[in-house]
Amino acid sequence: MQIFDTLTNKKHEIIPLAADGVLRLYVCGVTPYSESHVGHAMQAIVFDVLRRYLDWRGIPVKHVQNFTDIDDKLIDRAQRLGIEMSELAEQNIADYHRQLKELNVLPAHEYPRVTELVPEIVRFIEGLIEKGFAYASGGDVYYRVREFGGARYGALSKRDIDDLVSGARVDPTELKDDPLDFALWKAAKPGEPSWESPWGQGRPGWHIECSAMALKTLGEQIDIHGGGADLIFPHHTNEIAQSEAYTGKTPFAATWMHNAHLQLGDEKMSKSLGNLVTINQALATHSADALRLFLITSHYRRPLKYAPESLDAAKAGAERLREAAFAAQPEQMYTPPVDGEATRERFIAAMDDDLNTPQALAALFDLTREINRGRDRGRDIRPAQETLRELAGVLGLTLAQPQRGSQEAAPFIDLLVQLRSELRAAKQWQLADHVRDGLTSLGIEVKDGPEGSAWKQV
RNA sequence: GGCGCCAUGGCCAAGUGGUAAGGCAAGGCUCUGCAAAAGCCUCACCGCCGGUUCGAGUCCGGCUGGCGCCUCCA
Repeated sequence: MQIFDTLTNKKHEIIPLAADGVLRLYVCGVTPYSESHVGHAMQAIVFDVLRRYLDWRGIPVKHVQNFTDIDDKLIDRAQRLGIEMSELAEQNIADYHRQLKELNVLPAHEYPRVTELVPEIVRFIEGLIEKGFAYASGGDVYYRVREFGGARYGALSKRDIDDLVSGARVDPTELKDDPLDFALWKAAKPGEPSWESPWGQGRPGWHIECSAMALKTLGEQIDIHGGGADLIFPHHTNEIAQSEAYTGKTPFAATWMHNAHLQLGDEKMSKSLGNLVTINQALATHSADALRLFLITSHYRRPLKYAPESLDAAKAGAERLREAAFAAQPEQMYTPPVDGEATRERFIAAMDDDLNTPQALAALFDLTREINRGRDRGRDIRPAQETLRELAGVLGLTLAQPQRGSQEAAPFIDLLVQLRSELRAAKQWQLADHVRDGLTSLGIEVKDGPEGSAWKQV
């Protein structure tokens, strides 16, 4: 399988570096200061699909995703709410887990948090100071970017280090030797949560956590480091500088994989801009399958616009897949059976090429048509259905019937449908249609077939 | 201002040298008591202008429009 690498701007073959053959995947997660939005879901789903696919192809994956639970916004918001920072983080992390589960996203193997790794972070910073890549200054500690090398520093984001200087924020209160330098450790301000360190009370800077977490959970070098495209600079740029300076090993990550952003209207969906749709809001009107399908009908490196019409289209598409995957086998079977082997090959070829989910889906929809056609012609469609369900599962689609109504209603609906069948048998068309219209208005769709009437919720 | 990305049918969206995947929507037909579902059929001169090539959405140059990053951000 090949994945596009941001650092080299090329597609790389993905081969686990470690001798045990386990692929190390580190993904930058969320800062849990508020509810997560569909953009976060998109990111989680992209890496979920990657992981499911690699597993399916026989490459075991160890997946680590962090929570940044020490952060300015977290501190501010907790203070405004009058609760502890840890409590606020805890709530949002619990929500995040719950929502991703609803979206059928497999949990990462580990979810390290900054608050749990402060000693490791301190040790990491000490190591950088010893090697001359960092310096303490007035209770803060900064990373010396020029020590690492300008060309190397700008490689990931394709930036000239001197252009960065002019754009760098100049804060007169900061104690940097060079405007490019960034904070590894920040001295505590009054009223803020803080931890002990050789430089006094304080807290870790933003970037250092991921270097320390990756080192602790996955080792000195990892296979794929992922996250949203907005993290390329400065977050991932700084991670490379820290990790490679500390371990002396290059590369820190064999492949840098970044997903493009979800847009709402004409702008990036983001917490700071305030233009967002939360995962809960999306799940209130659409199933996990519909949402996932919508998000993977576009390639992960292309920006995608969130629009209700697009979600509705995905909903209809998911329904189409589901109908075909579970359509009843016709009674009479003629040879040859419909199988999905050609589809499987197309699916693999598409996914191997930088996770081309749109093409993989196209293959599944073509198989859907073959299944429907086969069913109409009395062929054995079961092998193809099995393949369809298997491949959909690799994309994390459950093809499950949405369960929105109460299960208790089912016997009553059965009764009404049965009654209607009797009316039809008696050619009482008006009454039969009246029952059907009534059910339709309640969200129950009735379908008449040769073997009687079936119903489903829509 | 610097760096980068994108512009494909009514909507969404693949395709990066040999004459356009897929989904949704729409229209016609088949099936059906009528529907629904399903099937079959129909629906693209690939933003504009030059260039390279036997041949270009696909490569090169220019133009126009849009987006992202450069500051917290998935």
